[in-house]
Amino acid sequence: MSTATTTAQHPAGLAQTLADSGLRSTPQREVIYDVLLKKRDHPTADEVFARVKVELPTVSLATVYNCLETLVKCDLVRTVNFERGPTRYCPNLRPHAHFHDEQSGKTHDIDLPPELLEKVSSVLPPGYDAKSVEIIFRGKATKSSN
Amino acid sequence: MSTATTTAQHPAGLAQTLADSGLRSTPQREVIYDVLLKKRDHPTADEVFARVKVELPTVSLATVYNCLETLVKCDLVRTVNFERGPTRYCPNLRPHAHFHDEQSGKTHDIDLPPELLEKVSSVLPPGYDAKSVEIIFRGKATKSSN
DNA sequence: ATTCATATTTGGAATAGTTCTAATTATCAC
DNA sequence: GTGATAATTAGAACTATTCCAAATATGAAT
Repeated sequence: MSTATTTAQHPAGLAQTLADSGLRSTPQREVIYDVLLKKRDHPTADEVFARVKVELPTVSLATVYNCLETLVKCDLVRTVNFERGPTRYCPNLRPHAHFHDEQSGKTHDIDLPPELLEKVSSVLPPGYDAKSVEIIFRGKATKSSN
Repeated sequence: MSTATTTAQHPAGLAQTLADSGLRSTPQREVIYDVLLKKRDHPTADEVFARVKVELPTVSLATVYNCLETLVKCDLVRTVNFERGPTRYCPNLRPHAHFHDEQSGKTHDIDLPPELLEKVSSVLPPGYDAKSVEIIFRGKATKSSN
């Protein structure tokens, strides 16, 4: 059994996914990934740092940055950047858009039907080959989920 | 006649648009806006600074930031942030997506049919009221326009 | 035109977020 | 267990941006 992984996202466990990329499993990587899965509020590196310190009090901010970068390179986590300010991190790998509530500052995941991304990509003129599409909404969310 | 405004974007001229917001027309604001219109390659504040210095050698970087912010507040310019790194500025006010060519690092504007944005917004669950939608493509552009 | 009140610009200091570096420590393969 | 290598650490360095207080420019009223 692997260490507590709140919600299974990666098919083979973090340790295996890391190994597949020639990387090692470490407590820091496990806890950092776990923290992202546990509270999916698109935290900044600093926020992750604070949450990880609860379990690993001696962790360093540099390590948090290193591990987040590692998780991104393993395609377990995605970066979110839609405004000036710190990068945020998102472990949701399903196709989804982000809704940025300007009132609360919170970001909500919006699941996307697969055909929408194709529809959107179809507006690209010839010569443009998109590997990924990102969609960001901004506005008011009257529903206050998490 | 207003000072050289490479490509008319704002209906009434920059000076008028500024006045409408209770702001003054200044050489710095004129030149900075002109620089954005002249070369629409989504420059950073630093890049704008370099271009403006050619015409106004004593301009300061702080002023470039100030003026860019002013233009954004007047809805003449939009900020572009889709990766870690400096904010970029875009004077294209028509509905458009951004295509980020990972090879060259360049960003291309992709005009969008108005109905697409409605289509995209229609995936929002009830309770989400989007004021704006932003679409970002990433990939290869075999066509190398500008 | 001159003066005045206020908006704007300026340069530099300060801040925030991130990356880099070199030394220490941990991990995995043997 | 041992050794080669990967990962972590603390702090310095760096980049992008904002803040600040002083100097300057602007437009309105005279």
